Amino acid sequence: MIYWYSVIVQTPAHSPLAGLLTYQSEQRLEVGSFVRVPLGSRELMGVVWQKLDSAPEPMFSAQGKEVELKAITAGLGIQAVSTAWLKLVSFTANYYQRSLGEVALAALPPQLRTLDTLQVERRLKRQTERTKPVAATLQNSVNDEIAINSIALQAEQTLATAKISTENGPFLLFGATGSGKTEVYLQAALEALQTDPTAQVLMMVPEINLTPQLEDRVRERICPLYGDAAVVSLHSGMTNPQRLKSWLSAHMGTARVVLGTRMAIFASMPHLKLIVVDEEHDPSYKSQEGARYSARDLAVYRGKLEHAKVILGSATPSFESWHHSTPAADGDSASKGRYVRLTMAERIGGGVLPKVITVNMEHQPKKTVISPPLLNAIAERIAHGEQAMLFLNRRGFAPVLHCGDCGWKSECPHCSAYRVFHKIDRTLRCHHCGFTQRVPRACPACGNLDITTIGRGTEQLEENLADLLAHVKRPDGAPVRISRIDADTTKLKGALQQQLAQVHSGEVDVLVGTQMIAKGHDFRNITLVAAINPDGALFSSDFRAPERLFSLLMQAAGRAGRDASQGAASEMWVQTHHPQHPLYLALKQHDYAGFAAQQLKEREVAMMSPFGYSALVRAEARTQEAAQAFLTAASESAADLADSVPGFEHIIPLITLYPAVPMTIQRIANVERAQMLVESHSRKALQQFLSQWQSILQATKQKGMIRWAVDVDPLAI
DNA sequence: AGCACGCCGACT
DNA sequence: GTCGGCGTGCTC
Repeated sequence: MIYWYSVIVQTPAHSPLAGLLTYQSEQRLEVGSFVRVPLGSRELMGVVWQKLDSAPEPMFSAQGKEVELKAITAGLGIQAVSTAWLKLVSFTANYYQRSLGEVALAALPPQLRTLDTLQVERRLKRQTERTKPVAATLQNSVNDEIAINSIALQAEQTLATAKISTENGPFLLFGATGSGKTEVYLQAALEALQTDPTAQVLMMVPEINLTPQLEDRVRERICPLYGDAAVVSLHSGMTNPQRLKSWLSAHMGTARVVLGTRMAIFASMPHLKLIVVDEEHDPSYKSQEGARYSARDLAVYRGKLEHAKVILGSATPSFESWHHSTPAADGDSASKGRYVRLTMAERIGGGVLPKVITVNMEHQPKKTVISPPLLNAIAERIAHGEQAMLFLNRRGFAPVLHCGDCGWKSECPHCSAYRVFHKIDRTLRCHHCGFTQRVPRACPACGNLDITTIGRGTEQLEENLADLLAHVKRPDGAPVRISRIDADTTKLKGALQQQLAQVHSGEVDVLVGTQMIAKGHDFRNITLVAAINPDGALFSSDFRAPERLFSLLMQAAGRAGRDASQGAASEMWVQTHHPQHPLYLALKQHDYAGFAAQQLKEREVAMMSPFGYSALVRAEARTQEAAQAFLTAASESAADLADSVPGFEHIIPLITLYPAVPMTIQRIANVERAQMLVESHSRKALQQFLSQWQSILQATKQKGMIRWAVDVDPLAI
């Protein structure tokens, strides 16, 4: 007896092979099982997608020769993925306009692709042996359960926990920094695990940097009850063998809690009962390469698919989530009220959010870096033995080097951007393509010896600060210690953790850094946070820039006064040329809701997310003309869809195609970039349009084109 | 994307 | 005479 199967294999992004290939087999195979199949001269891993009822129609190659179906080589001895997993993957492929094979194989641990049957078996055996003793400890720990779980909750936490327990969600946990969101996640996780002896929980954080501290907290609570093997991590910072191990353990159900970054949304978890998306507003949840999926949006989809509860948590939710969790009133759009909003406004132990102080830089002398009042405030904190944190969203010493005589600027020869001056190793570095050169002694254009810097970065801020605070002493009489944390100081593995430890132990008095330090880290003794020059985002062309700035400043403010005893005295300073800007006025009141309402109103008028839907087509080519010509050609042929595709005469009028434009950074590493915006009021129409249009884009060959990609629900336009 | 096949230049 | 440069084309 011969059976036919369509198998998901990793096929090239834009090749005519769509990601599903047909094979024959003498064995009956389960849908979702892992197999090895021949493709050309090599052998690939694949996942069985579907059993065909009968012999497939004969296929013909480009030359008209009949394609002979090959046989599946072997099955891998791993249990099959669930149909829900397959559905998640195929939804992702469809929604984000990528091939099924690409999405499915990117979602699996890379090492699985290279192992043969024997190696897989060996690994599985090792893993099951290691998990056996856990069952024994489980019995002993049941008694501890009550003790461990009876941590005193605040009233708001109790309320949130109860709602999560009794309602279906999805939930938006709107909790101020320090209000104890993590504890609510843990309570929900514990309840899920206790209700169902096989239940699994997925918890996601935006960045790898944040996994260690979450892992510590989760392990502390889960492992005494369910054993050490019950908690695993899944992120790109792990080695391939580690990733395979965690993945297998989630896949086999041994891991009860999986922690990870956005890629963890694709973890195979046969008994998934709860998904937590911490800091759900964070842009890191949107993938920026390959299939540009939003792990947060997929979490909501996956929750619905597998009847798992979903908790999105944030102190400053994305405006999309905020809108969806706004209770619906009569006559409102259907998109309201889809999520259950749970509010936790109070900080643990009655701490209050820091006072926000704006410094009007218009009233300061030109070129002031740190205004005198802020400087005094910092000095005062240090004298009291407290810590301060300054953030500036620019690394390096100065963003541009400039010749006053001839006007030369430190442009990158390969990108349309300036190279940044790094004083530490006296280099000019391009932050886009990495091109690095030693700083010239004289202007390379005119030979003038007097070249100067424009603007400042964290390196310079650190230097300025050291000068300005030279006279200040710590309570023990020692000079002030300053530490800088940014991508340059944390390149080495473990460097960030080490630097953070120095802050925690009080070795450091002032911390200078980029946004890196604003996220998630729990500092006890920081009582002053300052944003040195945040105005840039106020007048950005990106419609989401205000949302991001507000969220960043709120998050940064949240770093201060985590210790309740100091909360009342802690401050958030903002240096600005526009102290009356609505964003800062809202920030002063800690008025997220007011700011969100105002911004959502603007977006509604402009039909932007969440009131309208969009996609971007990005093209990369040798020349800007070629990139734009590709997009223009694709755009022109899109109109033909109305005639050639049945039903599209109703779809096309719902779609707005904008002209092709150069991207903000037009050239990176000598590649010219252009993009085109596609908008629609209807998500469904946009989806239908994009999937039909995809084939036109593929057929649109233009010389000089390097690649193109569609970004559905782009974060920045 | 891989990986083969294939057709021209500098070496043991 | 071979090794190897990367152009073109195919993979159920």
